[in-house]
Amino acid sequence: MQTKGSGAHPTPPAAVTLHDVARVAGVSVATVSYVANGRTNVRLSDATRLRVQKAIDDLGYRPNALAKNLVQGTSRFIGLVADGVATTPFAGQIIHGAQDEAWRHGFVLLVANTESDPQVENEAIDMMREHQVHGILYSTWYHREIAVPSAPNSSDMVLVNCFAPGSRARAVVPDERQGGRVATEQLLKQGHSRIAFINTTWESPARTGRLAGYRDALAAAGIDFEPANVIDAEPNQEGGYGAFEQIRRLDVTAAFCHNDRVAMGLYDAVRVRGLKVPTDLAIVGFDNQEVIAAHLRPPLTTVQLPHYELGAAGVRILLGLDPVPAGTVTQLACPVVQRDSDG
Amino acid sequence: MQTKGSGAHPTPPAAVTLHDVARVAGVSVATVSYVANGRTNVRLSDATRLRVQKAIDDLGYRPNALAKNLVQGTSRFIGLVADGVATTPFAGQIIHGAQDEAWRHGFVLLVANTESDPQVENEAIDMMREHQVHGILYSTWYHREIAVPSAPNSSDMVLVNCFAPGSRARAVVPDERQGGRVATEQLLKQGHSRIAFINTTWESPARTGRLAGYRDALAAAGIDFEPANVIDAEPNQEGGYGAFEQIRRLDVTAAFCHNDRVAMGLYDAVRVRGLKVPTDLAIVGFDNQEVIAAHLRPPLTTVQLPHYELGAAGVRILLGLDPVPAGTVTQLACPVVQRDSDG
DNA sequence: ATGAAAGCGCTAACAG
DNA sequence: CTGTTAGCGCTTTCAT
Repeated sequence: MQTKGSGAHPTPPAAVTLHDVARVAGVSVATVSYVANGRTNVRLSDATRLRVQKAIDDLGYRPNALAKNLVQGTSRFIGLVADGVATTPFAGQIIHGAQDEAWRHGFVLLVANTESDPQVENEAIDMMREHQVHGILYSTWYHREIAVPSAPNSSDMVLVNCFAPGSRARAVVPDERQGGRVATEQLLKQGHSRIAFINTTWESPARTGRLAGYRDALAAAGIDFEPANVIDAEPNQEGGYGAFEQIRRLDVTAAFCHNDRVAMGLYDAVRVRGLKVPTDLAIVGFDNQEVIAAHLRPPLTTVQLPHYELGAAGVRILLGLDPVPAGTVTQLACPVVQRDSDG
Repeated sequence: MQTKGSGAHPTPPAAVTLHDVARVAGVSVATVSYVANGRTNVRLSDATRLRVQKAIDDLGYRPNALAKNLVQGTSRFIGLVADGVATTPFAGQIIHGAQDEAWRHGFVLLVANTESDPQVENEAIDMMREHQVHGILYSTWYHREIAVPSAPNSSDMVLVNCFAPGSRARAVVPDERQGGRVATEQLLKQGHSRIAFINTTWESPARTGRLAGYRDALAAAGIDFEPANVIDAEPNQEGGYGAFEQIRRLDVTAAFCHNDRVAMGLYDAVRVRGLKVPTDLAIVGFDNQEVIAAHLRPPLTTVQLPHYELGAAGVRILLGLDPVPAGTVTQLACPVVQRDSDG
């Protein structure tokens, strides 16, 4: 049993360094560096290699990533600044996707939450740059257009779930139009031809994109677009509930809702009238918000926003694994998740 | 207009260093370091101070945090390892709270998602240690007991939303018992005295704690505990829906549900019978899962799990701002969020 | 096959 | 008041 200091307070283990290992193994630090990094292109006798490895294990040597990064002039950090982690489960998915992908390539995520405060945002970006991040993922919790933050060089920044026209920053966003199309097609496939669309009142890529997709699907099926069949409502349960009155006056058998929350409200309204989903009204949602969609009665057929993939694609683009030119906006497909509400 | 290199590819800005600033300002690196760090205890003439500051601004100098951390032997990193960011919105709140608090003290969050894979978990912890993190927050997405990961020294690790009996690691968790008590008291306050409790079938601190709290509240109100009034059900919508049959056979006017999802299912069952919340049955939930609770009809009175505070308290404990002895488990109160379902 | 030494960008004594 | 200098822990030529 060794005594070190007074032994009263457990002295911070005082990190063992390359030098310590070198001394114990009776070799130079360079040699230790080689075997620690498993370099095969340098010739070392098996004898020393083993001896050094043993010393490393015995001492429990762990490299100091800070020093390593400093000398190499580059870190294994990727910065992720998000405008709101709290608000929805969605942001969590983006982080998750980014984290997994980064990890896979030996990178670590440095996250900052800004709550859309430009002040905080700039500080966060500065801070990340000071930490020599490889690049920055700038993400928003809902798909929207942004003004790219005052970054010196936006070439090492990729936008996730948002885009900035005119910026050189690359972006990756969900394909709202394709999503709107497959949602509608799902209803069409079930034999519905008179389909209402409860859109949101919020101007956004989701609003225009999903509407366009709805029209695409109708057109492809040879069905005339009926403007009266699209209703605007607040994108929440109350909106969906309230929209029912208009729906019932329409000659439709199905409704495509802007999101799952709207669908949930609509379910409510349908049931209050003693009606049934999907026999009296077939419903398709959007978002695949699992708390809701998977547990409504009947479970809701919906379209999934590819948040996880957005995060993952973001780091792939950042790392140059998915080579895309500056300024490109990559669109990711939104798959439909079929359950039982589509008729 | 200056020319540098061929100008074809935008050369990576080649980071300006202390030396560059020193050269331009005509002073030594030490001096620059002083003013860059705003040191007031060293005496510098206002003249040089200004001159240096100007050079810093002109060149757009940004300190290299890696180098700074290296020489100081300590970083401004806090590691956060989570067992699941994706599954619920809850984990996001923990991250958010931790991030805010860390930021407030000049620290950055390094996050890793492990999906409960012990392999990944260890790698994540190692990686963080290599990056010289100040300490590690180990968090779980639901409150539970864990075996503390094989960490060399758990003194710099704090457990968030989980605990490890026998470990020296400090922990911070929600006070389930107090939560169960206030939920029940809320119903009591509204005049209900015959109250059912739909508990979860999953053995967990939430299950035992909330039940204890329910009994506490009853006892304090001088009401006998009736074992038949507690029902076990799966902690989701289906469980709540199914529990109604048992509830109706009970002589109760209110139900406290293990969580909001159960409450949502129960709402459904109540409505299917043509009954009404809260007149026919008052309901209180748990979790305050906003997508559900705020938008049910009527909006759900519930108890909030302090996830944000858990994250924040975790970093405060880690940083020694909230001094607690090793091995301590800190409990955080769960506030009730009153809406309209409690009668 | 291995070691010596320079230096990454920065801080902190210590001189002057 | 300000400059010189010695490292922090590590990688990497370049000698030997």
